[in-house]
Amino acid sequence: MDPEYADALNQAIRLLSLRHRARAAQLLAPLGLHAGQEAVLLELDRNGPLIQAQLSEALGCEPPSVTLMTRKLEASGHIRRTPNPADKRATVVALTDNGKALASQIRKLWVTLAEETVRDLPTAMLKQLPDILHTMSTNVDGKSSA
Amino acid sequence: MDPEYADALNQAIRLLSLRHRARAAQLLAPLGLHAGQEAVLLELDRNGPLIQAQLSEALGCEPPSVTLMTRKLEASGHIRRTPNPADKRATVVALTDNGKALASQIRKLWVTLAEETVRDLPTAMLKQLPDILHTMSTNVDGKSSA
DNA sequence: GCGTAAACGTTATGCGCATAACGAACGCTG
DNA sequence: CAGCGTTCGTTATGCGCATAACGTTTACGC
Repeated sequence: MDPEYADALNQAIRLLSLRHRARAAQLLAPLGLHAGQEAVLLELDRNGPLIQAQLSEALGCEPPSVTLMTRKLEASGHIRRTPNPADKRATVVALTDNGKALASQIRKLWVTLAEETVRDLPTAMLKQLPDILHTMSTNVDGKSSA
Repeated sequence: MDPEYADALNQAIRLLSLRHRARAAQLLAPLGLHAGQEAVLLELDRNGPLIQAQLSEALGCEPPSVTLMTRKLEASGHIRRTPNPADKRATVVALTDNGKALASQIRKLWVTLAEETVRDLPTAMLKQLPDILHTMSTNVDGKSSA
């Protein structure tokens, strides 16, 4: 592969990551959230209560990160962490009413963010885009191939 | 816009960010680098010496981040930070010979990373992909519109 | 049924990012 | 030339991520 192409591609992905995250942070700040926390709330809103190991898998980040993030979201009153009587190792994470309300707020912001992101892209591209991004994600996901 | 589409899109971008960065970190670890540092070395290799403000602009991250990263890369012997006699506020950052060698190592790794990333994507898509990612980046870049 | 391996979660530490507040050097205007 | 806003960089602090090492609980093999 052409090294210049590779450089351009990797750099473009890096920049998109930084900017998309930064813009998300701007939108989430008024809700008192930091970038990354919204993913927890949205996942719980989609799937219902989960134990932290499942959250870790769904979010694509490691268990220690989940521990800290859930602690903070619990302190903010957005989620609830309860021990699982059936498995004393696990802790079940669930949205509070507060958290559910926040999740729908986030959904609105995310429509705004997505519209901003794909502005001026051809409609044909919009249809393929999520699949393409997903393919790239799984391509670089070390867990399956390693 | 469809909320489900927005959700899928934003989530796909977030996951790609995490995984692409994680994979980059795996590849850079043998060189003793952390993800993000490679961007500094590559930028200096492309453009020659820069002052930190220019680096900050090119990397898309804030001046305090640049201060810390350059300090660490200097401690590792990969770059040199010298005061600018013409402007006593500025500090000029340049690659050492060590850093130049490392930059070409990174280039090879980035070809690998890019090839992994776009595996199984149609050739027609490969041609458009960098432009699309760049468009999305500038779309969510707050500096121009805000 | 017991010992060992696996899974769940936590603590500790470190890096890349951010924002806020600050001092020092520059440049421009009165 | 004096004053003031701007630019450059730094320090302090905090969050989201990571890995490494650990204790606890569960599950599995013998």
